[in-house]
Amino acid sequence: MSHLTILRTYAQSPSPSTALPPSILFAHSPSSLTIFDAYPKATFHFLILPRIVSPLTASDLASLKALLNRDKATAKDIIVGLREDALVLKASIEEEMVKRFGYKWDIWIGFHAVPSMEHLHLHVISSDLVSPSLKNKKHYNSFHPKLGFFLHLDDVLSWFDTDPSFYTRMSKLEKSEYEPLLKEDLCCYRCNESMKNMPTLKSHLQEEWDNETKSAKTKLEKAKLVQNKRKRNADENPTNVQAKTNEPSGSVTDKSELEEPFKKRIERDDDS
DNA sequence: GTTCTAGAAC
DNA sequence: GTTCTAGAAC
Repeated sequence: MSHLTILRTYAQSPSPSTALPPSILFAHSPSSLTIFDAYPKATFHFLILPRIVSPLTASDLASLKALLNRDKATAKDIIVGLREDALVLKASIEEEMVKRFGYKWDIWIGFHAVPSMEHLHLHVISSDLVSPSLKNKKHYNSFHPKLGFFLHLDDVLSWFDTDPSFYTRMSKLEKSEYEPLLKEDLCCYRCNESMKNMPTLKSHLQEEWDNETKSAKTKLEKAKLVQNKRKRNADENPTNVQAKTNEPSGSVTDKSELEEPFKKRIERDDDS
C-alpha cells in the first residue's frame, strides 16, 4: 500500500470504524472521516476526509484542484460540509487543550495548495507548530499561516462569492505558483524574525508557545482574582453590590483585562 | 508522505 | 569535526 494513496483507501471504506483502529480514526459521519495525522506537525493535528459516496467519484475528490474544477455548486457543498465537521472537531480539540494545558489557543483549518497525498484532506492543526515530526523547511512553510501555501478554509470559501473570473483563477492551483513558496527563507510566523535553520526555528517556536502559555495562564489567574474579589464584595455587602463592584480596584494596571468584559457588555447592549 | 545520506555550511 | 540541508530512493 502506497503512502501516497492511503487516504483514498480510508475514504473508500464502507465501514471505517471496523476497518480502521482508533489510533487512526478519531470520528466519522456519513459524509466524512476525521483521522489523526500520522506525522503531526503540531500538538494537535487532524485530517478531515470527504467519503467517496455516490454520485462523487475518487477522481472528483482527488484534490482541492480537482474538486474546484468540477461542478462549482457541488464543490461548495463538499467544502461547507467539511467545514461543519472541522468546527465540531475544533470544539473538542479546545476542550482537550483546556484539560491538558489549562487554556486554549488558535487552531488553523485549511488545505495545502499542492497536496503531497492523493485524496482531498482538510488540515485541522493547532497553531503551536511544536512537534518532533516537524523536521524540515517544507514542513514548516506548508503550514506558515501567512505564506500562501496553506489555504485557510474561510478564504477558499470566499472564492465562491467573488466574481467568476477570480474563482477560475484561484481554482488553477498551479504547482509552479505554489511550490516555490516552500523554499522561502525560514521566518517565525508570530514575530516575523528570520531563522537561520530548522533547529533554531524549532526552539524558537517552542519558546513562542511557552510564552503564549505563560501569559494565557497569568491572564486566567488575574481574571480569577477579579472574580473572587467581586464575589467577596458581594458576600460582604449583599444589599449594595452595585456600589462595591464600581469601586476602582487600584491594583489592576493592565487595561486589557478590563477592556475585554467591557466590550462584551457593549455587544450585548447592541444586540438587544 | 518518510528515510537515507552526500556534501555544503559552519 | 559536527551540524544541517536537500535530493534520491522508497
